[in-house]
Amino acid sequence: MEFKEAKNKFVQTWGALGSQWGINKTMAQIHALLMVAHEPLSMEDIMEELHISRGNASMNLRSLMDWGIIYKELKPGERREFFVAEKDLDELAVKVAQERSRREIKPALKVLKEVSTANITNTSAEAKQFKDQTSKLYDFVLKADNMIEKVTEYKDNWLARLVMKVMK
Amino acid sequence: MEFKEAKNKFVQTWGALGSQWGINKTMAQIHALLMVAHEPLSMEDIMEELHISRGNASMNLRSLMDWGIIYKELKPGERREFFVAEKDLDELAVKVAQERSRREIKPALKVLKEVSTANITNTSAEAKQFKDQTSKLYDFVLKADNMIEKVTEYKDNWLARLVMKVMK
DNA sequence: CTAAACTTTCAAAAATAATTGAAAATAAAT
DNA sequence: ATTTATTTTCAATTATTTTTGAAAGTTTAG
Repeated sequence: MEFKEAKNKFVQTWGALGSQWGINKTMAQIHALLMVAHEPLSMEDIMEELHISRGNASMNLRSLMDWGIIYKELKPGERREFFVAEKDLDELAVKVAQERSRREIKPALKVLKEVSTANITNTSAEAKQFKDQTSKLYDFVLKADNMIEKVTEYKDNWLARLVMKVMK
Repeated sequence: MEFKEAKNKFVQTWGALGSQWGINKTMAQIHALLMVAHEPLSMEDIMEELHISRGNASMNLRSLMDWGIIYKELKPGERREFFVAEKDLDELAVKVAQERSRREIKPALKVLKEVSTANITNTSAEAKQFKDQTSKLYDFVLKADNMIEKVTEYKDNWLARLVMKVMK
């Protein structure tokens, strides 16, 4: 397999994976490209390599920066902006976990708390089961979210440490 | 908040969450509905409660069964089929983790192995960095996937156990 | 200050994914 | 064997998401 072919396969696969996890394909592809790049890429570079429009590149680069998993890099004497990806995988996983917690899990927890503690007058078995199950769900998700917080505090090498603990 | 309102809020929220994680909205909503139902629901019940078509209900019920997180239940003397959700949250999480591993992580690992070990003639710094980073990614994802396998073997109360380990 | 280089925005278009509904299939009852 | 109840399939439609591209916005240089 030639380099270009391998790189393309990697970028495509990463993009498809992203889609399945609710991340738009182009965003995941740009991320893939930057992860394996050995030097900062300009927007122009990215547009060219992925055959995408300027607007698309701009918007997805911003999203990736909002996730905190790519950075702008300014080259002295250069007018345009360059981008690099966080290449440390522990750090990447921590960032993704923290963002998903903040954007999705925390708001879901809020709703779960609301509905599970709502003062429901209805005394049917159905209403009882609802309260019971949503309470359990709240506890479960809260526990999982706390674990994410705890685990991602380590920053360095958290996965390896966790594997150790689990294996022993 | 009244029961119907609370239930609706829960179902809607679960559906939106599903979307963000790459699961179609209706599928997540059906799952939510069955999770808090105190008795098995027929397809008719589900169609009515969610205002969806028969075809949509049928297809998404099948998907949920393929994931192994809802079951068919036959009532004696009843012609039509009823459905119940796995209500044990540990079991639910294990099933979801195992399916995602099987469907998405394992195939991704295969590609990562391929591209990271490809016999690339190109000796540029770029090609070198590509091999290096994809190898690291392969190791990382493999480790994470192994952890999922290990953790989900417990079946019972795996999250609580993991939390214990992490906290201590 | 003005032009040139570059980036962002956003309405419209295109692509993708989800949903419908009716016909076909299946299974049970008479 | 035929009718009736129920589920599945899938082509067509509808809804949602993504992408484009040109105009507006910014920033640096001269």
